[in-house]
Amino acid sequence: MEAALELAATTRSLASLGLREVARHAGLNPNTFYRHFKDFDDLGVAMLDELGSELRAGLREARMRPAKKGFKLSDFSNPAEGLAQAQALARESVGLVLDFVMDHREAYTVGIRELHGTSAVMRRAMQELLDGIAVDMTEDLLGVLMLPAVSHEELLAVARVIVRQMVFFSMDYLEQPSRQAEIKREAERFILLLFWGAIAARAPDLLSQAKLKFPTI
Amino acid sequence: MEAALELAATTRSLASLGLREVARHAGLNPNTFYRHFKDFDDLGVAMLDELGSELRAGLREARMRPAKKGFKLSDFSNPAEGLAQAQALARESVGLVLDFVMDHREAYTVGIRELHGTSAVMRRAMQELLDGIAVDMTEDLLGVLMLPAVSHEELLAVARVIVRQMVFFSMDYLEQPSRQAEIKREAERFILLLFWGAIAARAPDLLSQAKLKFPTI
DNA sequence: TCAACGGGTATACAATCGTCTACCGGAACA
DNA sequence: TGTTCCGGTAGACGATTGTATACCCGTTGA
Repeated sequence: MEAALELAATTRSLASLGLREVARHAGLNPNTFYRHFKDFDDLGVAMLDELGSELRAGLREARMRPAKKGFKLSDFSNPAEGLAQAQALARESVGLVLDFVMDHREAYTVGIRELHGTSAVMRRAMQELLDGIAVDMTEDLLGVLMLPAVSHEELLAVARVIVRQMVFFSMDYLEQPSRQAEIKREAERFILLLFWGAIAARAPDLLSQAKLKFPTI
Repeated sequence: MEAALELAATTRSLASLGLREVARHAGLNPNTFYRHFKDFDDLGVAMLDELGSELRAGLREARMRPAKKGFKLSDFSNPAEGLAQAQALARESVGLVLDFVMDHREAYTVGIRELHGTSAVMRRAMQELLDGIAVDMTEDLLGVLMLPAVSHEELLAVARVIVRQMVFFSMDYLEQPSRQAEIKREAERFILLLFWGAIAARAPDLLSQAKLKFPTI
């Protein structure tokens, strides 16, 4: 699995890897592959299970951290303060994801390739991973951030959209190191824009009443 | 090029196609490939040029159509009506894109695969295509839809985000035929949410003043 | 003690691959 | 009229591929 990841990160495209190629790079006999995996799909799913759950756990744990520091947004008695903290939360989450992809560059690159790649099995697995992350995010947000009149389903839809958009932002982030700060800002802005829209859609009075200014990130 | 597209749509992954394979499927001698293309990248770029400009032109032309029918949103004397028409515009645009990907299923599938694919050349070309579409969209929208206090750059950023998100919506649309109506609605909702957010960020009074209700799509 | 098994190896096979060299016929053009 | 391209073909090359068969040996467990 290590050999496959390394090769896929350079040669690119897990599915197009040769069985002999990975075996060679792992210092093993080609046939040994069959002792562990049936397919290349099999290998891919195994790798995704490992790295995917690491990512998911990492994100959860990191999202939980600020909550322990008394980061509680539930009371919306002061909307201005609440949304300011929402901004901080968005910033932290974005930083989190982008740090992760920087730390797991190859794994991320290879994984995303499979998202629209050849193998239907891998596509499905990747989609489920992203969806799982969106579900996690929704649950965590519901515990911490009580947005007015934004239902569970709405929040989930927003989370899904955010996760998918972060795929692109992460790509940019990796491919354009010189623009990293700018990209990070764009991502934060995008997320806030969505929440602003969600609030404005349900409680338009809130924003103008409280004279909330959209932060100029 | 036709043979390559057909093969890539079934066997998947343009880069992993064999030169001989394509030639065979085209009923040509393997070496004939070299008469026209240097690389597989070369082939890919040529195909993208052809199909990409078709898509881009199709989208532009279709976006221009309603403008000719007197679809003019420039005057914002009546914001309610203006935003209602914005909704119609979003719906039309979404339908347009989704119809296109249905009509060019293979080309779309293959193209998106290259977006995060092996070849750096193809990745770059695809990113430029998407970006070009976002630029087109921005220009067209600026002519037709005069959103208050939303600058050119802001609109471009929003357009870019929309285009990228439509990549995913289109994937869903193709892969889950039974949910097509629902997916279309989600896409429209997403776009409106963004615009709502953009307006709320700059002119929060507008939404509450005019008692605009976010449409329940 | 002995059999089974899990993980690893060696060898061999037919396919397929990309590419090189060489040849060919028609069109363009001087 | 002759020459030069342009698109296409033929055949051969060595390399590499996935996989099948068969052998190997340490661990486990009855």
